[in-house]
Amino acid sequence: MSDIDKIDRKILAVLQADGRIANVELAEKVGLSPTSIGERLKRLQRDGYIEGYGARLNPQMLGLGLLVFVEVLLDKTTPDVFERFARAVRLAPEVLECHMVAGGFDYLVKARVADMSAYRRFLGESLLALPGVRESRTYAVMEEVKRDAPLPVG
Amino acid sequence: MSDIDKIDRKILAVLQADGRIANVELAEKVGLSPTSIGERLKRLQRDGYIEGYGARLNPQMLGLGLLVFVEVLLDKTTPDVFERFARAVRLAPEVLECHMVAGGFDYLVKARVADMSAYRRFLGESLLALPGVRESRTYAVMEEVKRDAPLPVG
DNA sequence: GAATTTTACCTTAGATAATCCGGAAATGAT
DNA sequence: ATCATTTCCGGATTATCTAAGGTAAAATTC
Repeated sequence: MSDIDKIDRKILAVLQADGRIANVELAEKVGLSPTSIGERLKRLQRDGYIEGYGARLNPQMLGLGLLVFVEVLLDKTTPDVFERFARAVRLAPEVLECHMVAGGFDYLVKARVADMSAYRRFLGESLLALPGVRESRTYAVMEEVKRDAPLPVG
Repeated sequence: MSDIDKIDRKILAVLQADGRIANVELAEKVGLSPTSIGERLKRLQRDGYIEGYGARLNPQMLGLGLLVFVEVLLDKTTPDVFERFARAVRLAPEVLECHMVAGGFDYLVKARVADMSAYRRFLGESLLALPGVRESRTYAVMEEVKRDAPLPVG
């Protein structure tokens, strides 16, 4: 599975916490020269361990104060519904995540909007407007207990 | 609410897509000098729009091939259950997100584990072992249609 | 088991980028 | 219109990245 050693894991852990850290500083933290770090970084990126880097923004500050999860059931008699639903969801900017799940429903959608009225609009005009959507259950988040934790690499 | 202008939004959009971009390159993209970009960045960070930077890792490559969502119901007769549950969840490395929701259940947990047997262990030893957990429903993800989309800043 | 290749690492030096400072231009308020 | 504030830029300094060359250890081959 993984041919990465302890140093690689340390690098990944540090980079998850601070993706913009300078190479020299990262080198100090893991006890290697900046050059070696650079080579390891390039390898980790080439082999697909690191997919990219991103800024973590504060949703509240950007007027996206409401986080919602929506369970969606599709009408499986219509053909193409899954593909069409997936395509539409990828285009909707409010949708941060969408997963096809095994269990009582078909898709679990995670979306961020400004407030409840914005959500009503999104639900009616984006989600339920799609053909083949048979049922939906909305769960509004009251408190985010844990948000976007780093992957355990240790 | 937001006193950030179009240039700030552009900066945030670019940084979400590539958090490790060089300042000079970012400056070219938004049509400003690197010095000004630096000042804006510092302000965006100080005011809390940018909470940090992180590397995006590939869960599969790290042996975390299974993504699950768990709906958890708590026994509200026991005191402190919410606080204790929240504390435990924050400490569990498998749990990437946990939200208290309004609706048919109390908490929605998002977790990544190696496989089903690892999940069984996590569910039994970490989640259900907590006092006050009355019921849980697990939904295993079969396909990740949309993953970690950037926040709409436009 | 010895020779060879490969790999990982370090140091150095030259290129590149970030930061600090002073001043100019734009913006806004009185 | 004037003053104050903010935003921006250019140049100098400092820090960082990157590429080249060299060494040692490990893996591979014979």
